[in-house]
Amino acid sequence: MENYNFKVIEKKWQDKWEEAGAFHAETNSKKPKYFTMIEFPYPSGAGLHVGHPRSYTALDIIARKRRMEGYNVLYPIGWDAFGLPTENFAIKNKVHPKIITEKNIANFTRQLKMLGFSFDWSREVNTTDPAYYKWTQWIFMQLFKHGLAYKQEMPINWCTSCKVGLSNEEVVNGVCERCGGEVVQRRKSQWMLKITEYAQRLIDDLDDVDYLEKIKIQQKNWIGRSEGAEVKFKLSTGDEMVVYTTRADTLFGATYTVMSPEHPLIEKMKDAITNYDEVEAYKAEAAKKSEFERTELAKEKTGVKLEGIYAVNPANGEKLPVFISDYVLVTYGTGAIMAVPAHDSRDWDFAKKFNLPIIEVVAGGEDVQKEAYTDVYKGKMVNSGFLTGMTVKEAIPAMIDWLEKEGLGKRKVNYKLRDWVFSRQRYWGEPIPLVHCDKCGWVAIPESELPLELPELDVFEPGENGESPLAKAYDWINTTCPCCGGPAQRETDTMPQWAGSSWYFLRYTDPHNNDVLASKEALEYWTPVDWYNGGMEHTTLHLLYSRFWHKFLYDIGVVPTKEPYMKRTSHGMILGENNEKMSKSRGNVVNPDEVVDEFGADAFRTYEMFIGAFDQSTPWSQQGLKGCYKFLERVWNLQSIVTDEEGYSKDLEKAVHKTIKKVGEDFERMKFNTAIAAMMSLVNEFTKKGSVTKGEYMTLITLLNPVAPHITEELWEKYGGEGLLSLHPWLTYDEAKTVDDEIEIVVQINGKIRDKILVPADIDKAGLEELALKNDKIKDAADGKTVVKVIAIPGRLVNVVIK
RNA sequence: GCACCUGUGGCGGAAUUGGCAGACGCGCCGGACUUAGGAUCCGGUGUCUUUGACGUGAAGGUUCAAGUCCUUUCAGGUGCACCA
Repeated sequence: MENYNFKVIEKKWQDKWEEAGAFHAETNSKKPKYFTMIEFPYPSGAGLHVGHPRSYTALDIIARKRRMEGYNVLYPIGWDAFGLPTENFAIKNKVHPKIITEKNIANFTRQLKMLGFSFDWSREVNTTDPAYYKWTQWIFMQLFKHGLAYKQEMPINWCTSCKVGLSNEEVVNGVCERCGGEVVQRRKSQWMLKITEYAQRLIDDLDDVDYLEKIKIQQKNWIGRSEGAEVKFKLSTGDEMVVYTTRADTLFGATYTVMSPEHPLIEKMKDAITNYDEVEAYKAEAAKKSEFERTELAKEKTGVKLEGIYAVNPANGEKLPVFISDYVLVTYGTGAIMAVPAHDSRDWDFAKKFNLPIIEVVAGGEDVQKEAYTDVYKGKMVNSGFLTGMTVKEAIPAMIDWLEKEGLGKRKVNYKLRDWVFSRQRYWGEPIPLVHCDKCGWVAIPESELPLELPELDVFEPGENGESPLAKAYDWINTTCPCCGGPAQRETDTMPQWAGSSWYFLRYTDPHNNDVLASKEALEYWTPVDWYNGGMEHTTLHLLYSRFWHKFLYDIGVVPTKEPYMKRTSHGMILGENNEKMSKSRGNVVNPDEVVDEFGADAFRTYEMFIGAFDQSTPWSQQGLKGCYKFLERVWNLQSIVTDEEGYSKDLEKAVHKTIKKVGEDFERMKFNTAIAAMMSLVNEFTKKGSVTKGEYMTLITLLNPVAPHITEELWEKYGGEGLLSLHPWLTYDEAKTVDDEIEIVVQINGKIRDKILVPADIDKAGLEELALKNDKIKDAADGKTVVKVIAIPGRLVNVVIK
């Protein structure tokens, strides 16, 4: 028997799989379909991170098992290749991002192929390919035509020294990541997508999908539905200020009101405000602050009182001061609040700082002068007119009813979710397929002109005034209006990286179609995705955006299902050996190339699955990796004790059936670590016995195949297995042979273990009790005491309670 | 601050409905083989004051029985940032 030579074996089987087209998915095959998918990677210059294969191996195991179970499996791969790092590299090195992207993709492809994933490479997609982004643009165009895309002034991060707009990611500690210059907020007209119109459906339809509970919770928290009321406050100027509140019950406790600095009423009331200079200064200060500073300074509340103005509490007619403060956000609710310091901790902080009265209207807490009492479950209303004596739960609807009756307010549902800022002033993204005509406004280009390709440029830097690099492509910009034929200019902003990843799963079903984004037939057959795995960091934005686009496509009849993904799971991070996040600066990065070179792909895959609980983050261990390599070597070396017998031997039969059951079930539950542990145990049993039948060995190899596909194909071939093991049927087990005839039962006295007895597996409660009471140790212990109770749990234990 | 997650040997981690805590692997200790061992094989390995007792971050509670359920609390991680 030659030594385990993974280098030869792995190359050999990767070639064979490719030759045989073993992992090609066939649209409309007679077999049942199974569509499983991992988040397609961003092909960074750093190459594959050891975190990528954790997710890819896990679903590769599922894909391979499904194939063996007779499914027609689609397990695709592609590239989410637009994005900032590539563009910044391009700017710095004066190379076209396309060239960098090609190079990075080639490297990623090599690395993924070396790991033996069963991807259908014939369906590879690339978001930067015009044949792909033609359809990203097409979807945007439909959104535009259905009124879901609009332009609005939005603040952007502006580096005062580079004179460019920055993404949040590029703003580090309030300064520009590249030059360290000051970052301020600047307003710019941006394309927005109305995701808020889908807020309720994005919550409701979570009931129909199988996501990890924590992912559903995160989606719901992000959308942030709240039920409350809008209440009208009359101002001394005669104007009306509408506030939003979820605690209408506390209206009698309002002691002041606050508007956000950007609130439009402020300018309207300019003449009535006696300290307008001070107000202007505060507004300017707030506008100058970057988002970072505004939130960082949150500890200390700031604000300015609008002198010469007051608001009237609609509940009791009291005159309340009006403030502006940046703790009130113009983007949420109505941009104005009523402040109830006794029962809201932010209002409380503000009231203390500005010496405002704190009036208790919900009793049940400690002294409200010392701390706000925010509990809504226990308290009773006090000092609140007709609400006094009610619970908070009763008082909220009672107050809203009263407000509605009096015409002073109304019920209102609010969402934290904001519309999606869809413009980027960048080169490396999909061009937005619209033109602006002085006569016709914003007009979509004809569909026949798609894809609208990126113009060739030599310089990829954003412009001095924050405009997109595309603004420099004069020939490209100037065009004619598709509507009136007059002169028009193209939109120079590009789409965000999220765009291409919001619908890529659809393209996998029919990646080469040039007439539609995917044929009806392919979509009907393949969608929805049956199982989607990815990182926890994408469970809000990416997942929400793609669900939104999918629902829109469903509404316009392009896709047949309401939801894109039936099942969504997430994997934990792999940390460095020092238990910290892997990063170049920490010097704890593990390079997959080196691991595979030294131990092979199979050992790498096995270790990544054995490393710990799949959904938990866990540190890398070179020793642990070695242990998995040794396990594969032991499997290989078992060859020296394999006999010619086909079936299972008497003494190992049970162990084999149990292992088949456990491994299959554990794979489905993503308990890969315990599945591998079970296979290790089986190998230990083989070794202990000193011989193993060919039947037993082939079973082990089949179970191990989804995890370590190369070594197992090789052994399968050596022992005369038919065809490719990867396409061989998965194993069945005999339930009867997974249970023992005789089991060990624990005998306890007062909950402490005193003995263990061997009993027939099917013994009943009475039989167990009898056996336990006959037990010598129990008799000794019970001597002179009374047996109070005997608890017998068949299959588990007997507990004798004595006194 | 809010939300979610996690605390179990020297380490990574096991442990259906509450029912033998520590599976499996690493490391360590001992032995065999060996010119050699960072190879391989065999045995051992939670702690202690070892006829037994104690042990799952801490403190209470429920129960015949708690890693698992309840209450309080401490520590770490992740996400979001004043959401009225």
